Amino acid sequence: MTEVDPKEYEVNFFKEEGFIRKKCKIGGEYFWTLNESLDTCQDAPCVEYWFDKISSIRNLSVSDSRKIFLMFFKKRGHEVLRPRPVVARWREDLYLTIASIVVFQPHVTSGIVPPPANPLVISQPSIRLEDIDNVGLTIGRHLTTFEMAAHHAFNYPNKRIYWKDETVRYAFEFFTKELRIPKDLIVFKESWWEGGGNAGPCFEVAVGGLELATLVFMQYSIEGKEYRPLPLKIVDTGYGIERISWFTKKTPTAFHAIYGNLLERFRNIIGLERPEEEILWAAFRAAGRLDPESPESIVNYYRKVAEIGNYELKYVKDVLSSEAKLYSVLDHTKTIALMLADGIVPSNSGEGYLARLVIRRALRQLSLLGFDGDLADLVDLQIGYWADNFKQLKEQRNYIIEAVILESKKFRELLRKGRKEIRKLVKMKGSLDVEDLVRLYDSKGLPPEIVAEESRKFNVEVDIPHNFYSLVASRHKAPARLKTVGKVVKLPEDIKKWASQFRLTELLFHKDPYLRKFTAKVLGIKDRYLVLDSTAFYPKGGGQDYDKGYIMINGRRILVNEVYKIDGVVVHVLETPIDIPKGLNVIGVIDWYRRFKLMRHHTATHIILGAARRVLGRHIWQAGAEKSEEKGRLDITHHKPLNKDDLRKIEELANMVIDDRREVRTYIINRNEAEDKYGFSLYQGGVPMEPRLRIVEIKNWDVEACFGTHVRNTAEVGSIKIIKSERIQDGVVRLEFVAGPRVAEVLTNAENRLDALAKELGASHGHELKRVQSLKRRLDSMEKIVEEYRRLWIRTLKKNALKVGAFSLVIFEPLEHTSEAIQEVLRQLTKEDNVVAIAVIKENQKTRFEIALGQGILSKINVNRIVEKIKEEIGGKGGGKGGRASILIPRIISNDKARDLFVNILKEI
RNA sequence: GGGCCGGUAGCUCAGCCUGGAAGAGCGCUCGGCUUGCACCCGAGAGGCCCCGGGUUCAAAUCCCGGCCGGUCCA
Repeated sequence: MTEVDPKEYEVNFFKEEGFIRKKCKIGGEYFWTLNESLDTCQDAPCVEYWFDKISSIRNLSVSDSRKIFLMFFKKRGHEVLRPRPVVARWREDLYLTIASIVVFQPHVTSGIVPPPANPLVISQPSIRLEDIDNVGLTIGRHLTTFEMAAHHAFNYPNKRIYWKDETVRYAFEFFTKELRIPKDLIVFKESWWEGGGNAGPCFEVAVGGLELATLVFMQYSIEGKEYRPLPLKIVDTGYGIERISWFTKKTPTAFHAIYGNLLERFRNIIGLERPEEEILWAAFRAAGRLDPESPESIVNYYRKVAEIGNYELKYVKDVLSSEAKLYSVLDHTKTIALMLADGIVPSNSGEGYLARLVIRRALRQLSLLGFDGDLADLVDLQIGYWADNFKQLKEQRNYIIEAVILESKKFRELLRKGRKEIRKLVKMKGSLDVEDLVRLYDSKGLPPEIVAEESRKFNVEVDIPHNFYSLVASRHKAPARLKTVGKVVKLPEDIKKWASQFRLTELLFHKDPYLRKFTAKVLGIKDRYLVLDSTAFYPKGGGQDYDKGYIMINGRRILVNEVYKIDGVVVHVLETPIDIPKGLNVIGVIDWYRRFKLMRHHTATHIILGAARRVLGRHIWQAGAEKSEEKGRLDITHHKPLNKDDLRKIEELANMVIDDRREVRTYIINRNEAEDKYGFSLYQGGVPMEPRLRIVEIKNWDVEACFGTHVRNTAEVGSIKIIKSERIQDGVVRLEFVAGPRVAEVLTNAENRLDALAKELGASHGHELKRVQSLKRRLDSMEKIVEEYRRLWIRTLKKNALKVGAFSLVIFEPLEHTSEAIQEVLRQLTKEDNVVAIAVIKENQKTRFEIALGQGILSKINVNRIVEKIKEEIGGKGGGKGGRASILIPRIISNDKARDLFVNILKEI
């Protein structure tokens, strides 16, 4: 933490109430308290947990805690906001919602879009995976999934809502009045918060060893090493709903408070013995001081637990590490359910990988607990347990279960193959080192614990280094980059710069997508690049290709070849450079035939997406799309390849929507209103940074924020034919389709290809298949005949062999020049022991000798001696090994000469 | 997105480092043994060694590019 001005933490409320500022004797941080004798900050790891001793008459479940929190702030003028998905669809730089503030970044925090309400209160389910290894061990301090309850106030320069003083008052009032915590036990610890390029002072509110809330005052942007005051000052608070529940329930672990009876159900299903309450309370006492990052601290923790309860150390370790696994399974299964419910498809990259990661960690913990049942059953219990809190779980249950089953199957398969690999490695090497462990995990996905377990079966002990996962990470030098929108505009840099000076182009195609001809004023022309004050030419973007057409200047037509948009300015790329004075009016005409096809393909994309979501499930999201004149392409997220039946259903449904003649409306509305009304499935093709969104709505079918041009009614699409579907990545399926007149064109093309094939085969229509089958049969029999002849020929060759000393020399010019055939003949000839077989192959003014020796004479002759002799006699390059060699002579050698050559060589040997 | 691993018979894989006759086990077909089945014994069929290029007299093997699959990512 950098040096912070203590004034940042001076709050009127503290003065009024008589709070005093003290310094923690352990951690050294300053904190505010009403209790003069307090000398520690009351936060882990400076003190142990002791909040169980604080008398409080409340006993709040997670759901009660949330309700109380929201109500408290609602009564104090805050509007209650519905929670957002745990998948941050509106963020380009983040996969998961890691905090409530993420909901408002970057559009609200940067000042572009006003907040949906001000002040507001929200309880946002959040997922953080960076501490996934510590879940369970710390008995509840770390969770991958938690609800961050927050009251936010956005203070604009001309509109103040509330700031530090009010925030602290609210927190204090909430804790003392709602949770009925004695005033003098609440500690406000001074701290500093930084994240997402912003920073500010904060108070961490801790009671009895447990941090219950953080009150952040976002007021700086970090630029390089400097902090610059932000115009927008944001109250960003975070109250841990699960911690509040734990605090009031006073259970030995947070998991007992969060999951209630589900914990014992999981325990029974997994078959883990229930430990005595005392050891858990001993753990509770010691866990506050536990630093999970330090192996010594973990050892000390176990020692302390043993000491408190007078247990044997090994017993403590066994019980608590099993408990930790049970707790992380509880935590992970909830996370899995929430992630999948919001439509993540497990895969090997992006957010899909994060889902796979959590699923695999859960499977691993279960396997280490010796559980051989189905993870999906446990996830299903979570769905039931949380169904009233998160209705998306119930709605998406089928998909969630199916995805978990599929992932479990993949992991089992991976382990099965992996175990074989481990066995092989252990047998070969006799031991495994760290390098092996890292390699097995990194490239095969085999967790070190599983490797150790497997190799133990062969009495090979493996040491798993404490820093194993950072070793793996160090092999990945390049940091994992997050999703980015690829806005590739093919224009020279100087043109981009030049274009951005103009005012925004009026987009006529948005007002009227059917406009074909327009008049506009020239704002600038440079070389072949033209900027107008308004245009009907659609620039490449939103997956839709640009329009083509021409510009009329003084009765001359100049083709428009490409169109791009730079920061709201449309740049027309002309066929040739021209010189036109600024301010001149020109007529633009777009290639309507092309445009109309693009429009139809674009609307078709929306129709198909809607159909796919209905046929396959709500986890279907657009992962990319492109519409050209020829075809449309839509990539969707899905966990398995589509079968014929899926495709047929999607196509049928899509065509049904066309036949339905549904209205396609485009309109601009307020962003907050749009999100509220239609949800985040609006953002299929990226997230525009605009306060107002252009919405394309196909009535009762599909609503998306979209920049493209669309037909007015689905009937205009004509018809849709899906021409191809392929899995392009793990978790992504690509659909290719045509619409309108392209359907007939594609079919005509297919017909033409079939015609050409029929003609080539000499078959009449409809008999192509039979013809190919009979040709195949004929080819087979021909091959057999060739084989017969080859055998016959070999027999003749053998008969005509020359006797040279002990050897039998067969020298021949092969009839077939394929190397397989030559090798086959040589193989047959050298089945007899004393044979020296030579194939003489002449081509391209070169002669190649393929030499093969019979088994029985291998000990007498070295093929390379023959090769050397040939080199001496007539030159050439070559060599060989065993009974085979080949040599190439760069000229034609007659058969007679070759025979004499080999006869002489064999005589000499 | 990036790193790493892999692609050889229907399946599971060996061979690749160190270039020179394409292999094993299972499965399949036929035959033997057997009342029949299983086991066992014998014989056989089955390969664009992922694709393209390069190096070389010679590439499954070495090099480059691509495609496909797997896996991991502080």
